[in-house]
Formats: sequence, structure tokens, C-alpha cells
Amino acid sequence: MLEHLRSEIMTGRYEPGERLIEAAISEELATSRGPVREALRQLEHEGLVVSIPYRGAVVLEVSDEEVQEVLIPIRLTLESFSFQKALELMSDDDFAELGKQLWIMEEGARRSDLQQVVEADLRFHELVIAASRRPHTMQVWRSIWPRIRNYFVRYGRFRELDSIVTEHRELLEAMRSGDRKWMLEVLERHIDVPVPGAPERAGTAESKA
Amino acid sequence: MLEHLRSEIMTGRYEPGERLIEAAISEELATSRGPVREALRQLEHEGLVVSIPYRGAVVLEVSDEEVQEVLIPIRLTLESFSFQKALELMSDDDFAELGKQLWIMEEGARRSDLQQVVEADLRFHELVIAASRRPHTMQVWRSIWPRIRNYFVRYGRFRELDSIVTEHRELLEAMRSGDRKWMLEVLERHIDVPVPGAPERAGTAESKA
DNA sequence: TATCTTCCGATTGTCAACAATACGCTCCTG
DNA sequence: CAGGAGCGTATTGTTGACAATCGGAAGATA
Repeated sequence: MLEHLRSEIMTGRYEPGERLIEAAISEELATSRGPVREALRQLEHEGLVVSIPYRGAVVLEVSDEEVQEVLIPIRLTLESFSFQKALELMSDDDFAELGKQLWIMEEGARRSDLQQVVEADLRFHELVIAASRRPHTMQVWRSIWPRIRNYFVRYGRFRELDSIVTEHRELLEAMRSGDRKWMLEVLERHIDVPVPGAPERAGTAESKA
Repeated sequence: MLEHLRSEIMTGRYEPGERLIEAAISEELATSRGPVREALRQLEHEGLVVSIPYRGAVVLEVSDEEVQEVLIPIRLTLESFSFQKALELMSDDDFAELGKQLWIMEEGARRSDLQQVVEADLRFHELVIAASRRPHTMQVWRSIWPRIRNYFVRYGRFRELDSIVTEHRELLEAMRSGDRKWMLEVLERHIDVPVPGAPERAGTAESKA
């Protein structure tokens, strides 16, 4: 059900600014207001809606600017940390599971199935983060990722499926090799991708100086 | 009520690993399970508890490592961005409000009232983030900050109150001057403070290279 | 016409009872 | 005594009814 609401927002069935009314949704989904309430709170924590007391939840927009200058840098922090920690903790089974997700991605790319690729992408990264066994990192990840995904699917900002697959293949290869420096390089290239048509990151570069 | 539970955790009345039972809490606070449930979800999103289906909420620990290598770097990203955006958006009233919080901090430091200082500290930073008018930045901030605060009060990792006050005074001064570079320098020094006795940040420095 | 006040409908917030689930304990079996 | 099946209890998940609150519309007043 949560997943249903999420996709309604991402596919644009609910427009930014639109109000989501608990009673209407619960009726539509044949459930009571309680679970709907919880789902809306979850969406709020994923940054897809904001809820205003006694006014309800409103679909939130995510700007190029915040994605580029806040969410993606945070993602880079989270994953750089996780991938390093995971390197020492991942079992053979974990690597096998990564391989499986890579395979699903390949298969999805062959069929030009965006959704399949995106979902395998998510599972790939979440597996690594889970393997790092750092609860806060995982928790923040789960709040950051939906916004980034929403931004990319909502505005069609995904690159060619093939390059996504290739990047993950190289990422997995680098992890298997145990070469941390290489892995981090690949990871950074993978995450910190400039978005076509988005404003350049002028003015905030100093913050890294 | 939420604030009550939060402080129970931060002051250590609830130990990490301890289970929080909805029924018990609702009885203790003379309310029903509904609001308690929501409060626990909120705490979960603030990273103070984890909740397991049909098992309930468990108080979560925050490690030196995650604070240093994940939460604080994220905070730096968030605030570097916010402070820059706020610089162009803050009204005289906003600056006056910052001055007021600074004054409260000074007064709290005089009386050695840690809580008063911490609360004014929070309001100071949140005012700037609010002034930047970036909803996602604020939302992520509200999920990150409670963990950092919890870590500092739980393990007594606060420095002398006077230096906290001094840093905010300089921060405000830098903001008023409009010198962005200086402001960011002060901000970084303020946030990215090495914690005594914590493991050094070895091994992850590369992720910034 | 502009503005203030009052009320009403829409919507969220709270509550208590009931349903579903998971864990651990007992008891059975080998 | 070891291991597993089945039950009972503790706890969360769900539901529908009721209370509180908000925003705006209608009407009164200058």
C-alpha cells in the first residue's frame, strides 16, 4: 500500500501541491485511516509529502538544486562509508546476491524495462549498506534515496540503462578486487553524475575547499 | 509528550537495547496508544529507536564512528548549503532572532545551564535552515540533529559552554558581515570538531580525495 | 464596498475495543 | 536428555466512532 502511494507520486498521478486526504485514500484502498496515516508519515520521512497539522499531507516537489547540492552529496557520504565498511564484512553469499542483482539489471536493460533496472539498482546499494551493519547509515539512506529516485523518474533524468549496468558491473568488480581506492573512485563517478539541464553547482564549491 | 520520551532516552532513563512498550507508555502518560505510536515512529525517524514488526521499539545506540564519519559530515553538507542560501534571504528580524538566541546562550553559559545552551543552539541553527527555505534540507536536518544531540548529551561530549557561545557569536558576526568564505570557515570549525577519546578518522579520508 | 464576526463543513487527532502475529514455554517423542 | 510440535500470552496492527481544530463562506456593520 505504501508502495502504491509512492508510485502514484513518482509517476505524477499526484501532482506537487496536491492534498492527500486520509479518508479518501483509505476508502480507495479499502482500509481504515490508521494504516493510511502511517503510510503518509512514512512518505513524509521520505520527503515526498509534507503534512500540516489539521490540514493534511501535501505532495512535495524536489528541486534540481537540493538534489545536486544536498541529497547527492549526502548520498556520497553515506555510500563511501558503507562500501568501505562492507568490504570487510561481506560474505560470499552477499557477493553472490550482488551478482544476482547485476544480472537482473542486465536483463532489465535488454528489455528496456526501466522499473526493473531501478529496483535492482536499489537492492544492489541497499545490500551493501545492509552488509555494513551500521543502523544509522541505513536509516538515513532510506530517507534520502526515495527523493533522489523520485526526482530521477519524475523528471526522466535517468541515463541510458546500459551505462547504469556497466557502472554497477565495474563497481562489483572493484569490490571483489578489494582495491578500496578504485572502488571509491568508481562509486563517486557513479553517484555524482551531473544532471543534464540542471543549474551548475556554482557558488557552493567553496564549501568543499 | 514526544519531547518527554526523547529526553528519557537522552538522559539514559531508557537504556540502549531496552524495549519500549506502547501500552505501558500510554498508561504512564495518561493517553491512548495512538499518539504513543506516532511518537515512537517519530523517534524512529530521528534514529533514537528502531521498531521491529510485532516486536516493538528498541532504544538504539549511536556509535562514535557513525557520528564522526557519517552524521557530522552530513550535517556539514546541510549547513554549508543552508547558511549560504540563508545569507541572501534573511531579514533583519531573522538576524534579530539569531541575536536573541545568542543572548539566551550567553545567559545559559553564565548559569552553567547545559540544557538552556543546547536548546538555544538548536534554535539558532534551525532558524538559519528555516530561513534558507529549502524543505528537504530542513527535513533531513530534523532527522540528523537528534542523533548528534543524543550522542553528545548521552556521552557528555560537550565542550565548555563558553566556547560554544563564542563560536556562535563569531558565526553570527560572519553572517552579518556577508563574507561567505569566512562564514563557511567558522561554520566548519564549529561543526567538525574532533571528539575527545573517539577513534580517529583513519581510512575514510580517502573518500574526500 | 471593505472589514469584522459568526458559524459550518471538511479534515485531522484521539480513543477503546478487537484482530493478527510472534515468541517462549510446556509437553511429547525419540 | 535433545529436539520439535502445539499452545498461551504478550504485544503490535487495524478498525470505526467520537472530539478538536481549521479555513472559508455568509452575513452584519460602518
